[in-house]
Amino acid sequence: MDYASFCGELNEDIQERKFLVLAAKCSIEYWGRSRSVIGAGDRLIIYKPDSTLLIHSPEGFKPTNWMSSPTDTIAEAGEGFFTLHSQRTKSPYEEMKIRVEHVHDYKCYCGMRDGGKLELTHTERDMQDYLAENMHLISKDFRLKAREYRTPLGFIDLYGKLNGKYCAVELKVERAGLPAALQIKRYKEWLEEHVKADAEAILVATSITPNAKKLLEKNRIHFKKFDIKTIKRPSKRLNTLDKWIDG
Amino acid sequence: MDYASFCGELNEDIQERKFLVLAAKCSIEYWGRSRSVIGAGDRLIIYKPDSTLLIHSPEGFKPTNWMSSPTDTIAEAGEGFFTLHSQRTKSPYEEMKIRVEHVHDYKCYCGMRDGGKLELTHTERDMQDYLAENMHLISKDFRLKAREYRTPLGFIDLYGKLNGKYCAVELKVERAGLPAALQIKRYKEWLEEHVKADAEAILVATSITPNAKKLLEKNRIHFKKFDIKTIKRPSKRLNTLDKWIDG
DNA sequence: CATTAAATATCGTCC
DNA sequence: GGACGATGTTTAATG
Repeated sequence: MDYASFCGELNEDIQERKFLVLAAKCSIEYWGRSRSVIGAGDRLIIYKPDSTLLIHSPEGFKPTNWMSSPTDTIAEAGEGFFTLHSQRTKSPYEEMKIRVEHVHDYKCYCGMRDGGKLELTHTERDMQDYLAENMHLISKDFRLKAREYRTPLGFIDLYGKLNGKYCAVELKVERAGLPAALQIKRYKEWLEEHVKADAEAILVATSITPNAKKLLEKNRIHFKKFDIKTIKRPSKRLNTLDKWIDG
Repeated sequence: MDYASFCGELNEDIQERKFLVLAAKCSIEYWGRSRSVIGAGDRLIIYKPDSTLLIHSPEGFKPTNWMSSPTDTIAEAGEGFFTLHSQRTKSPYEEMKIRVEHVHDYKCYCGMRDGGKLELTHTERDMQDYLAENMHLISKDFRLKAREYRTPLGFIDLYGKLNGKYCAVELKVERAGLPAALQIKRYKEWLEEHVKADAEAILVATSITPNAKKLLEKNRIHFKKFDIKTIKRPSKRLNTLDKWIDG
């Protein structure tokens, strides 16, 4: 098969910033931050109007390969095949070649517009907003002095006084592991060095791994279980679409 | 428009594990590890044979919303619209409702098979493999004793002796930041506590951020610039597809 | 622009 | 199955 005219059509559609979907048997080679190769297989090649390129196999969440916008992408006809050659036009430099052996189907969508804006809640920020107003849920005696208090080691999520001592509170929206435990430990040590006195520290999370718990106990850091997902109305309002979801 | 028969077709295609692509104007609501809502917009809805569900807007690498396999996904007709309702059948429980107001196009691919296996190189593992055999590139006097040496704080990538002292080597395939610097610092401190003597430590990375460099200097930790991407043949062989890429 | 932290992160691997 | 680290992470916020 001669792909010359097909490549011409493809390149026009790319130029016109259309949304392209190509179901094809292809092989892919990638150079850039790392390198990869994958042999022939049936995949969905998606090219977005912003020049993002995604290749999805029939399984899994992650694309087998991809190129992030901005890219220069062109189709080049070969004999019995054609290649899609994509290069990133910003740092870091990356490059991909897709060898298409057979086109199962080609679709091109013009004028697709997404005016929607994703509203996301029950995130760490929401947890911070909520607890800043409801610290009694963590400790009755805690008095908030600052949020995202800056230290040379990073930002202390919630900072204040507890039982006359300075206190750092670290929040995790999910299960706290060793990294979180080490972070709050560093904050406690920094506070103690900074104010030349004992300090308090609290790690707040949905749950905690055994290793992290051990480290907390060894360093006399409190752990408080808290799950923002159990709170009906986080501080940020979600513009729910209940009006149309089933009723 | 009446979507009853369309939903019937959709549900059949879903049942038959086909690869579905739906270009549509839709709104989406998600509950699960977090919550999100997005109003109407033109998006590409992709349903994979393994029940993965992806919704891509015309911009960006990341799907606006998604559901990871395994899911139960069904179409339900409404009046002038239909919904795609997807629920994750494994922990963590998640749920999504897509309200489709208008179908620009529907495509369904049957029998797509991807037998290819992605071969990835020039990754941190390759860097470790290569340097384990070529540590003279980092330091002539280093003598390797173990790889991925386990400590309570994590794994030391390369562990050995340097100038009569124990030495930890931390590898980063990209630019090293504060987290990497803190990690190697912890390893050095752990080694010194463990062997009750001075220890050495080396951070090996493509480059380093100023803050990280300061921390290293303050703690007498060496930094060595090394980029695995400049090495032609990493220890793992890449089955390049040069045979078909341009020549 | 560089840096830093969060993510509905995902994915493999090892215990 | 839980825990832990790496990722071609991407993305957003911030100095």
